[in-house]
Amino acid sequence: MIKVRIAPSPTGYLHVGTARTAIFNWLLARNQKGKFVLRIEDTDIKRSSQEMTQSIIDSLKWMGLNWDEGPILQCDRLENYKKNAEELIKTKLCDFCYCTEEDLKPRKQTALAEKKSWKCDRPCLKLSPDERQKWIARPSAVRFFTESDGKVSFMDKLHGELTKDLHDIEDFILMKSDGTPSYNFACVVDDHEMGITHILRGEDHISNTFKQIIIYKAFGWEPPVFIHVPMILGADRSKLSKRHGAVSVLEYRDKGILPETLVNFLALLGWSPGGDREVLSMEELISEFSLDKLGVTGSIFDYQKLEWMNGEHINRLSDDELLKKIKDCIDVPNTQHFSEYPVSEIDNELSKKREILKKFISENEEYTKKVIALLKPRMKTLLDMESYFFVEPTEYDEKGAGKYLTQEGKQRLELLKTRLSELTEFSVENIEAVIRKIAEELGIGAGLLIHPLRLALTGKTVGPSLFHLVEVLGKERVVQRIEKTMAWIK
RNA sequence: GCCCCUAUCGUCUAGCGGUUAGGACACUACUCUUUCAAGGUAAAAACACGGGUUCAACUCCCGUUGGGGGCGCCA
Repeated sequence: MIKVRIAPSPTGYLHVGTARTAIFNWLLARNQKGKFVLRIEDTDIKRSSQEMTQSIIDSLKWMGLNWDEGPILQCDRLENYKKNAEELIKTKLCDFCYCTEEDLKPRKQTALAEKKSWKCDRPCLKLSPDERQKWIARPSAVRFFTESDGKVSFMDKLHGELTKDLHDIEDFILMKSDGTPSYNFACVVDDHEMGITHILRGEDHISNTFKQIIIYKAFGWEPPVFIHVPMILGADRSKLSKRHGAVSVLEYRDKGILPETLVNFLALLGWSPGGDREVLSMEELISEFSLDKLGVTGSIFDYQKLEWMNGEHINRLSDDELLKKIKDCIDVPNTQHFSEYPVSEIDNELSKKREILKKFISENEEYTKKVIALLKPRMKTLLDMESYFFVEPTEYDEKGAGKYLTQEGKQRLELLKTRLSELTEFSVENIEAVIRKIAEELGIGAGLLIHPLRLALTGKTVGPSLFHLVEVLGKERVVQRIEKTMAWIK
């Protein structure tokens, strides 16, 4: 049985790159009926936080990536790494290193100045027993000594056999002097002890993998299968980062992206089921997923396509499901938790809209459902709900008002108001019939009634079908808004 | 600087020796229409370059160039 894992570090919010790696691992596990493990790599004590661990867990849950084991915290396993390191020291392949950062720095710089690749000159190895005694009180790290001859290699499922000269690999740290393991060491110990069979991760880890293979060998352990997937890139083709825009999963949630959209979209970055299919449900992704359909080149994160795909997923939802998703989205704690990001105007606007919707939807669920049915085909995000459905328009589109909200327009609005309020059954058919009838009586095009009416009701010149709009808003709101507009015209 | 990975429309990709190189996003027309979307139809748009291998290369091999990543007691 295969067993995979996602091993995020709680030093920040879940990055879409990490999320995509999680998705691949999860899909592989679910497709193969294997196990998916969540391991939190919190060994960088200074930069890790419990808050971030929680937000990563929230993100994974939101995306629907459930795990079978974990969350396992590496900091709970410190003794274990220590024990393994001690075992390895006996083999003489690694040993205590008493060098401090200040000791190392000048030596490293000299090597670099001579255009040599840096390699520790291992002074601690040459310590006499007396000298060693002197240093022993000093916090020590455990350093692995890489051979200078030979090669390391491993099979990567995507790239084939990858090889590197041992000469090009520097001596690296296994245990840091604060007692925590280094990434490479903890990773190997955990993956081995947890019985991980496939390591699928970003290709920025390829150079780490060589070191990890060395550790596997030192222990005499069998390495798992490696799959290094390409990176997600920003528009300028560099590694996707904050300066490219939103990189946190939670930001997409807060913007009104559906979890199934994000999973679908991310899965398609570097993977394809083959053929023309693009919009896939979680179930379809699981059944279609396979390692040999993974690509090898980096891909740019295209927000426009994500929005399009979100619209597709929204339209596949029933009105009831959509209402629930919108409620979920509104209930989410506000974007303020992104204290590390400057709150942009857009974020502020979204917050405001969220507040309006929150208050309104809970009080008018049936009405909201009608709004949703009308808006669904044009929604790109869950927050794409024009606020005029919920609050009266406070201003009118300048150009449109100049054209339609004239004295003549006022007379027409008056007529519309009277005739619409006379309707006993306020249905699309009746509304359309009345408006067309008035147009006929006045001998004008229906547009000359429709445009001012839309302006009066929404303040805008664009929007969904006017007759449907009138029906959804209901007689009371329609009459009231027409009156308000007539007063505005003076 | 050293090492590693990589190369199909602007973007995501299909292709797995013989194709009019297909789809999607975006863009542009047209259509539908009360407007804006959506939908429909159409247009435009790519195999980085140079050598091989082969009857035949986008497909295989080698270089060049371009792009990305890594070189921490970060993960």
